[in-house]
Amino acid sequence: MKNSAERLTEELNKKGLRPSHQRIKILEYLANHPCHPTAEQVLFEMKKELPTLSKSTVYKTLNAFVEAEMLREITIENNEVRYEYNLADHGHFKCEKCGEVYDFEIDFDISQPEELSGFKINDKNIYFKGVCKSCLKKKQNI
Amino acid sequence: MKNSAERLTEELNKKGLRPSHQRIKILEYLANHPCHPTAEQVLFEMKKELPTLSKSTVYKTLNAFVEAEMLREITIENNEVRYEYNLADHGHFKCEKCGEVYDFEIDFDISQPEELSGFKINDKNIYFKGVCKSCLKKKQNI
DNA sequence: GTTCCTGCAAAAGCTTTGCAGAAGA
DNA sequence: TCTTCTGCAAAGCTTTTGCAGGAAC
Repeated sequence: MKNSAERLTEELNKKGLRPSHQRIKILEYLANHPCHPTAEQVLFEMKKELPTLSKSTVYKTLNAFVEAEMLREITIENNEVRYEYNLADHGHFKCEKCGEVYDFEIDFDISQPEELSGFKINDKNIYFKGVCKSCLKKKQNI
Repeated sequence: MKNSAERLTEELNKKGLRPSHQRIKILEYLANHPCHPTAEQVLFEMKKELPTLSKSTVYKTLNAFVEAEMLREITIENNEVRYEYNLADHGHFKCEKCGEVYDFEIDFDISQPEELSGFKINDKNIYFKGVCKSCLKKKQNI
């Protein structure tokens, strides 16, 4: 088992974060599911295992993980932040019909644009919007 | 004068939007300033010319312009939407120190990634974050 | 005269904060 | 024991909505 509770506890300790039950479970969920949930969706999923989990704990935990660079924050829409455990550079596609977010590989080794010479770049983001294959199929059947 | 009130009135008529005084002024401001203001900043700027302008009119107007594809919505942070008149494909850089948004040219003719084969792509976005030249200079002087 | 737009106030939705009690070191 | 975390409620922000009066056609 790659992302076991023991390994994640170690990861939390290294970052100076106390490995509470809630934190381990939330990190474990994100490490083992290649999805892009919102805070609300994390809360909904985790309530199954942690019925007393609160909204504020989810927000505080996710923010702490982003701060510690254990999770990546994805901003595509202004009314929701999504999170993922995959820290490697990749692009995101959000379907305008079903809302699903898909990963895709893309070359991030873009040479520094002329207009940004002398700028310090910390973070590069690429996202597309459109309609996913599965929603396009559904449309044809209607 | 490129983006005169007359030309913009015509543009609004073409899109089926009534060329009210407020709409013309807001569009004129965005067309003649290569900036990336939030709704709040548009309101602040326009109050100088239109003292009775309301927040809700600004939001409704900007949304109507985006809907009519006269403006582009820029989402970099989840707590603010920015707007620009420049519809051509380009990247954005947001400075984490001063908050300023800069444009840069970048090749958007990326071949469709394998993972997105069969997907319909409507919108491509690239944004970087970091520290701009001017803020880097300031830091050195402290 | 109709239809659409503006502006006020209220509401909505996501996220953050304050604080008392609980858990972890 | 001391520090940090959790969970509840309340507050904070940006954005949206409902509605009456006003502007545009």
